[in-house]
Amino acid sequence: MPQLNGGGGDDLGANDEMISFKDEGEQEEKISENVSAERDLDDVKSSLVNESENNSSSSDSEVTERRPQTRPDSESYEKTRDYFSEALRRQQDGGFFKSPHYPGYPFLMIPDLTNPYLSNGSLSPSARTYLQMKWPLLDVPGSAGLKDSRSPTPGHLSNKVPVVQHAHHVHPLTPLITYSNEHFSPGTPPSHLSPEILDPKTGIPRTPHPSELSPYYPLSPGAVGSIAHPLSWLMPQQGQHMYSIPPGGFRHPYPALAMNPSMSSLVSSRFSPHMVTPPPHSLHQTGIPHPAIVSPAIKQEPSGDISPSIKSPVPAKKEEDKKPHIKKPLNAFMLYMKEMRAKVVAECTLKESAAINQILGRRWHSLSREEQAKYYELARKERQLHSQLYPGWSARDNYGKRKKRKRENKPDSKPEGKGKKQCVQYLTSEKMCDSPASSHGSMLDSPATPSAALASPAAPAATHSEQAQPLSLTTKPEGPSGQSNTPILTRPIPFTSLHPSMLSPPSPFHQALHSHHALFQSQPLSLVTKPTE
DNA sequence: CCGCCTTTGAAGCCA
DNA sequence: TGGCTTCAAAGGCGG
Repeated sequence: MPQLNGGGGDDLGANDEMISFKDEGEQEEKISENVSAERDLDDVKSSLVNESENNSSSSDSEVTERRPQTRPDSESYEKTRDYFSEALRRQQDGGFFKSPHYPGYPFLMIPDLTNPYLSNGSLSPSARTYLQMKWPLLDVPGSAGLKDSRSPTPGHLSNKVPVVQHAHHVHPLTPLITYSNEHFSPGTPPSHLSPEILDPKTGIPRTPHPSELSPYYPLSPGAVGSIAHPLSWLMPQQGQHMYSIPPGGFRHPYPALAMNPSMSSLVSSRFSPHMVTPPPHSLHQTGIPHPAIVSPAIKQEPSGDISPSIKSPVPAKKEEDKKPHIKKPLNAFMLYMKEMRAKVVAECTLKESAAINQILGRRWHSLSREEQAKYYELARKERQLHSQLYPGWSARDNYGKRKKRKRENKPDSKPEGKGKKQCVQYLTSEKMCDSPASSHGSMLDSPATPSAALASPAAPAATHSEQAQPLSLTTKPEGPSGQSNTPILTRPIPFTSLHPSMLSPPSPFHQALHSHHALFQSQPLSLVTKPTE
């Protein structure tokens, strides 16, 4: 095991890690989490909405704050915020997220939970547990207080967010624990899995919508400890059941750590039924076929299944039979995307991933380093977990699995311009907006991942940005305004320095998330993405 | 129906 | 060691 420090606490090196974010000095970005959160949203919105305008003015104002001045629902907006704040506060007080976000990462390895990484398991995690993540607090048996907080939120959300809630919400953080191994002996799913309902869309059985059940999984510290808390795992959203950890199930090398809220959230989202090795027949206890088995996601990689027999509708290829397709661990940005996608979608009516991803990319850059650091950290942990679970696995294994070749010429070459063209289309204006984000500069420099600090090079992102952002983003360099003083590569700062605050539990991070959430909900943007040149 | 589009990051491969 | 390629998620769209 590469890096598990024995100390469960901060193991994973959180301490030693360094994050290379732009620069410490940049306050602009960090302003305050709240602000940033708002800013983010606003950014996006504004960008989406008034792209045209902002180009000129945006440069400076953005940094500080660009918010739409007039918002129709400003009131609601405010309320929402208050709501969240209040809720958060309570939660915090309640000790909800007391543990650091990455408390040691208890690597909870749940033996049989479906592994997100397995192709079969491909249910989109996101779909499953988003809510949970969002309101992890709620529902906690242990803390009554929490519930209070929760109620407002969800309801709140519900008002405005029409769409979303279901599928896409997955808390990004969740991913970690999900790795499961086929190797692990399958545990039996907890008996208490909640009754399932058929998903309207998919028809796949799913547990009642969070709202119906208690979407929130138990996070209370104490409760958390009980890994088994059924609910936590159960949140399947789209037909995915979350199995609770089988009693005997834990077998991984690491001692099972107590689950803390954050963990639980992590776990929940990624636990997909698949991971849990479904009973031989792949039926849920209820007897309903495991959704995961059918999951659409599979389309990408039809081949491997953990247990071919069970799930794959299509007989697994013989070749792959043995080897389930193990997916790559998600990187920080992917984790972020998973979480935020739903929000963005809710906000704007956009559904196209390409467009949404552009927005997300922008937002990613505008995240404060703390926020990004969290994702980097999570990603790092995921990788670790992944490596532990699949020691022999290599990214190379997946090479060639996808048929698609993708455009060879990425950025520049843009052969006939097709590639770029699209970019433009999706976010024409946004691009403009984008720059702001970059101007925030936050991560342009691309923070090396925290871990990166450890190992990585400084700026992977840099490369990307260059290549990948045809659009406009010339951003990296920063700002026209020059505000971004931040040199492109800033020296990495010790992760530790970030640590305290970043990781702190209730923290900003969560707040930010919540607030974002609230915002989005309150203001749906309808963005017109395709400008149509 | 499959692959592309889009994003960032990680990892692999090749020179 | 650096640059390029592939894959990870995701959902609409086009061929």
